[in-house]
Amino acid sequence: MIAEVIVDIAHSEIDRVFDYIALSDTQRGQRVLVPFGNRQIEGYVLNLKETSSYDKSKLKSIVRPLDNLPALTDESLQLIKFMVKNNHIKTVDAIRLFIPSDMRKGKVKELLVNKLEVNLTESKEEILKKFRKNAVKQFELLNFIENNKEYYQSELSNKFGSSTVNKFIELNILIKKQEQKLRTPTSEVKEDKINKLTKEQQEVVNQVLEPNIYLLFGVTGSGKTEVYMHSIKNALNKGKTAIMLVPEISLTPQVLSVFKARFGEDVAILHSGLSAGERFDEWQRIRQGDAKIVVGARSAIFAPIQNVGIIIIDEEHDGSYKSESNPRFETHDIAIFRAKFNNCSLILGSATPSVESYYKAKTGEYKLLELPKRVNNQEMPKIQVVDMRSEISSGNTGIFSRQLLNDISECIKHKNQTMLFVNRRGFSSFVICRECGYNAKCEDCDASLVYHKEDKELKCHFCGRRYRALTNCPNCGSSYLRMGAIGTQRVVEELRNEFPDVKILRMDFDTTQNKNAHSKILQEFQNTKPCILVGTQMIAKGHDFPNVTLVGIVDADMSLHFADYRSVERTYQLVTQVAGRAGRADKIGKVVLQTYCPNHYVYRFAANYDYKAFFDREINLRQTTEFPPFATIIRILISSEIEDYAKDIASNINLDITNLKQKYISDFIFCKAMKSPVAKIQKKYRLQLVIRIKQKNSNEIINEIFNIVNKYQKPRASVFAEINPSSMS
DNA sequence: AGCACGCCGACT
DNA sequence: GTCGGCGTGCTC
Repeated sequence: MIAEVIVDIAHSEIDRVFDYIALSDTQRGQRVLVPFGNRQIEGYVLNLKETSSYDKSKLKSIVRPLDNLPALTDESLQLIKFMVKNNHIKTVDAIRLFIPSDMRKGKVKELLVNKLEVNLTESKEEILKKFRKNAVKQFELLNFIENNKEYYQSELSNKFGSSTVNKFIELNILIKKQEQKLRTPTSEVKEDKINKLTKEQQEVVNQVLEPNIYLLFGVTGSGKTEVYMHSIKNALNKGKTAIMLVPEISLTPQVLSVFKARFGEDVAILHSGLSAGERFDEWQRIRQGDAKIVVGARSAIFAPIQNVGIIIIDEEHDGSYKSESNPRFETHDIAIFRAKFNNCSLILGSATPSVESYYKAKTGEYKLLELPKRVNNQEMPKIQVVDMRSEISSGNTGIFSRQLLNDISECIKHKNQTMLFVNRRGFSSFVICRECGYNAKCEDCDASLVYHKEDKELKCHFCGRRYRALTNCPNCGSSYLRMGAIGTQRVVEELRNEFPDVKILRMDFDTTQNKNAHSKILQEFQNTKPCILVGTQMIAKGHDFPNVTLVGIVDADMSLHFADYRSVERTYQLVTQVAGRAGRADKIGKVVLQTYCPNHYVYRFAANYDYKAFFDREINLRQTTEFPPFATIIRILISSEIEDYAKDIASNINLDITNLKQKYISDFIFCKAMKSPVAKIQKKYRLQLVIRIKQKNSNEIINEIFNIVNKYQKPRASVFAEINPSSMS
């Protein structure tokens, strides 16, 4: 037999099958060691066949398999094919998604511990005769052990000394055995309270029994998690398995413990915080069928779990489900593939669905399920929109409005807690007038302009049109222009001035670098009253603090003016999510939202929690301006250390694209070549082509564009295309 | 990606 | 004369 092998080297020249003579036990999907050139490397068997078209005399043989079970299941292999075709990624890159990275280099193995089995064939008296009279430890050990029982060698050695234990091994009283010890990620296991489902929840659970793709639109507090858990239970009852994805930041010990409490050993956890050993063991447990439920972040969608009965993507709108680097993919696409492969349901759950998903639900591509009411019928916290422009005009140039300061004082007085949310999304510098709220926009694109420091000009990331940098607001003449974001540090500093006696905690990327910093800060917050927690995105997810009665959004506009067609919906999602942190149980909360654009429709709808009205408005805009889901944006990025080389490639690609445009002239909305907003990263010059095409025929055109991109895969430069990028930096 | 083969400069 | 620079080319 001949095996088609993909060699584990990430290089486009090598990214094709090489034929090898198979061993008798070679299987599809197996990870194998193969000779390649003058060295031996790992590879993956994609296929087995009878004959090879390659020169028979030059064929080499596989050296040996590297795993007991083939690392890639049949489903994995098909999914890899699908991804290579649809995402235009290298086969190795696709394969690597399915396998723990530390397993590849062969570094991580099972953890084996020495155990000792007791084998008493003679009576104790007989054995005692073999000991010296003063061998106290041996006497003690003999009395300690019981026949047919197993002990850890380390345990016995600690208690009785290793020489004593070795003596027993010599005498065959203890027999050495090796056993695999699973490195299970630790998590506190809370007590499980199975909540009885409401009528609405039960209805949803019943619906999803029918295999389909569902968008579960459920408001904050509508009990989506309980629906997920019951649906997973249903899958397990049918002897099937489940995959549950959550955004990376919400994979907190609290969330995990809920699952562990309900499903115990059946749960395997996969996320970036695991050690190599833990990830390897969890992966093995899944592969061997010992774990029935996979809970994890984006990459867990590639878990080697078989016979899947349900897939759940919680907070489906979250940006972390789109992979933005290396092998680019959309988790939703992968999940849909797996749901269809396993003929099971996929639930996309959110309180603020992405516009694209909700559109698909409305047009029938997904089935819409709704949970419009909160389980405890509690009211949502009131959102007060504060106009920051009027603060400036009344002489308050600080970062807090008088309203917010007032509410914080009030909150402190009642010994309650405040969360201040600082938006760091869209850190790149848009321009905003602090007096009138004017935001510099492109005249052609309805997208915020981005200030390019090195060229000292404003640019549109969608059409490349350039504008002169502003020193004064063109609307009101003010020179209070702001470019860039307020940091958490500054917020904390100013808060300390205002409230010197109150405990203020900061939680952001910088303060959570240490392993347990995350939970430490939250723990401290939990236990301190009054207290103010200042943080970024990461404080907005999955934590319930019953004493938080006030939530402040310091600068909501940050994500609004990001040069991205999704910036408005992101802002909506953010406001809703952050607002969900205020007020729990008995205390009704309040949200203060500071903005320079109080009249923007996103705040009007968000303040009323009116997602549907927001969606109608937004989808209408997308349609008239021809943005996704009515169009597709393709960005081709060319980067190289040699500027002229990059320019050369870019202009060649531009030529090819221009030809393509002739062929599909009516489908092109526009197409422009330009410098990348960040023109140079890590010594590499970056150029980009941004193309927007109509949805009709888009697959065909995208394919052609990928073919063009592939043509320019050359050393010393990187060229790749990205569909609907969420960041253009 | 690696590693060998290969053809031109400054060293014992 | 040789050691070694890294350009080009191949790997079933």
